[in-house]
Amino acid sequence: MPTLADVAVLAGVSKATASRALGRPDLAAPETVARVRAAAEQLGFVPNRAATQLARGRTGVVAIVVPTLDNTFFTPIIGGAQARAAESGMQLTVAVHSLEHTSQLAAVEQLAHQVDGFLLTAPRGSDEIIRAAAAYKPTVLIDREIDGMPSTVADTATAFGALVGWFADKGHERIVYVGGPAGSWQDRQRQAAIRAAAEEGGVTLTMLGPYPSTFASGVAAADDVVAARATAVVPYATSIGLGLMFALMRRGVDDVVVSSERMVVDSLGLHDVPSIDVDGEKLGQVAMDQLMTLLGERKEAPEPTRQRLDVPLS
Amino acid sequence: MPTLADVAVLAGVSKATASRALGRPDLAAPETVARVRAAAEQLGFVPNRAATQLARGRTGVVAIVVPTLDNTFFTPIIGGAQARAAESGMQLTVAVHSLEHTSQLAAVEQLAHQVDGFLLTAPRGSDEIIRAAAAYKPTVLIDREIDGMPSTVADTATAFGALVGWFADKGHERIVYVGGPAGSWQDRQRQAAIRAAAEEGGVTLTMLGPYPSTFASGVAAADDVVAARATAVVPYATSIGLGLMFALMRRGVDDVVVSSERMVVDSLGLHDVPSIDVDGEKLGQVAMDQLMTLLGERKEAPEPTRQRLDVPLS
DNA sequence: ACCGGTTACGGAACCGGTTGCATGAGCCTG
DNA sequence: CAGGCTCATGCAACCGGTTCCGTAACCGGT
Repeated sequence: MPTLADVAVLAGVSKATASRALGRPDLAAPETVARVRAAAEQLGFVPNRAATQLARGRTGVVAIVVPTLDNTFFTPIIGGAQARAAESGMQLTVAVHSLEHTSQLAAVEQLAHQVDGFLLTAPRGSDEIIRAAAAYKPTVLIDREIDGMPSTVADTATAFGALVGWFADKGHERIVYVGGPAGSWQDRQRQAAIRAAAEEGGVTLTMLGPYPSTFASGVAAADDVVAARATAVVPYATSIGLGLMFALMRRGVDDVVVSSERMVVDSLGLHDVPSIDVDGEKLGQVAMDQLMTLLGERKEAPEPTRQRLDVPLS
Repeated sequence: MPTLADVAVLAGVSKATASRALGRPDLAAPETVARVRAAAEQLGFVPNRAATQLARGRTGVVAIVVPTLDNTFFTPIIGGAQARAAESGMQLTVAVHSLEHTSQLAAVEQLAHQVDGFLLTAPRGSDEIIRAAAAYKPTVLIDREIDGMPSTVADTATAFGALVGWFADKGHERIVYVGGPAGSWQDRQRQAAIRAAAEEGGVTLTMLGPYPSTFASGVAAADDVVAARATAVVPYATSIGLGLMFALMRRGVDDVVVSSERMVVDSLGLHDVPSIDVDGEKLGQVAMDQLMTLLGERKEAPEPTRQRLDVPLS
């Protein structure tokens, strides 16, 4: 494993110069930079991460905290964040915490000393816990907003409202919303948007739930959907909708429209079924970009920015 | 941020002694150990990871390389591995690579200098590429076996064979296997096991595919399943099976049994539908254990061990 | 020709732990 | 009671970069 010292010797300069030539080329003579680079190339030099971290006082690692990996909502987010992190030469570590509050804080505390910042997805949990966790290092919230904290959210509430409006326009009179997990921030936003849209559209709204975001939840909700004599359903998550469609079909009900995702709608060849598509990857990317800005500038009081991503309805 | 030096001063000992008291208590006097620990506790001392890494020449990080995060097969594996890594005070970084060979090797190369070892899930790719990647650092293969390399696999092939046997016993005469992605190692194993079981059970077997592991694949395969006049189907993945069940139900076919997972079977309240359940979490745990052994012992020629996890049929 | 100002570079301290080696105290054995 | 041994501990080097500071060369201007 060649070290910087080796490179320096080969290039005929000191460690200091070699370091500058590689890391801050503007501080060295162009000719020297070229020579050092050539030497590094020739030796296959790769800077030792630990040494760099130690010297600079930064770890070059950011963590993304997610409640679970089993939910396909989070995985694209991780993917997007990972891609952006890699572009900046940063590593991303994934920390999974159960949904218990204490565990979430514990996860953050344990990692706090080993990372430069956090991407925090905290669908539930109280604001206080999240603030406490974020006090350790620069943190960007994902898919949730809290006063004074930078965040990146998919504006699904608006999309859900539009969805209800769409159904109303199509003449549906009884609509059901199958709600998400208890305490979910997004669920609260969506409920509010849906209620408003239902009122405006003059449709009868039935709220079900709370339900966890699983296929089984959809199956379980089928009875209530039928009982409500609804003709259109807006499920909190794709998995719920899938289970619901499945259960309805199984009992021969075929006149209820369940909104879903583009991909599902297409692969099933459904007609007149609206879909909502959250671009999870982009969510992760944007959040990571925010964090990078935070880390790069290191303002004492970084302006908390709120990013809202449009969620297309189709 | 308190450092080891601070702890040492407070405990009235030297840095060296403090380090030993904390890291290798057997080398210090019990009374000293107690005093140092108390001091560390009081100061809230957390060792600087970078410094430790630099001094020891190890990074304390292992990477798990997966092709994608969108597939729910991989995520529990990551969870299991992460849990085990954390227990040993190691960090886990997740690297996503597309399925192209070059990209896989590139991902490993880039990370090689920053981690102590690899957990490699390489469902496709050639043996050579994988060997080349594994040459960089100790590596444990997941869900695939290659001569001379340590690996942890779920023995689904055996389970799939048993499944076909089960169907044969139940009197099914025409069975369809909906195959997985092209080039998949597991798919090859399963095909072989299924063929053998079909022959032994005297049933007619139709092999479909290759198909990617998606809901849409299942929907797409429905026509061929019907055409084969099969009464039982064994899909490569749960998602494929779900899509297939959906499509079949939609066209009113209700006399075809599609094997699935326990959870799906239960939530749908199906009867006489067999299921296969891979414990992904355990897969990740066992693989990580193997890697830890490899890293801990550092034998020059570590015995390549092959772990096969039983996959229950129910 | 002299001077203030820039530019390029080397020396050395430093980040925060770990560990080989030396020292000295205390104990056992003969 | 001396010699040898073990045990606990401190000193200092070291891991591999980064960066402050000092110096020497070189610039143009007066």
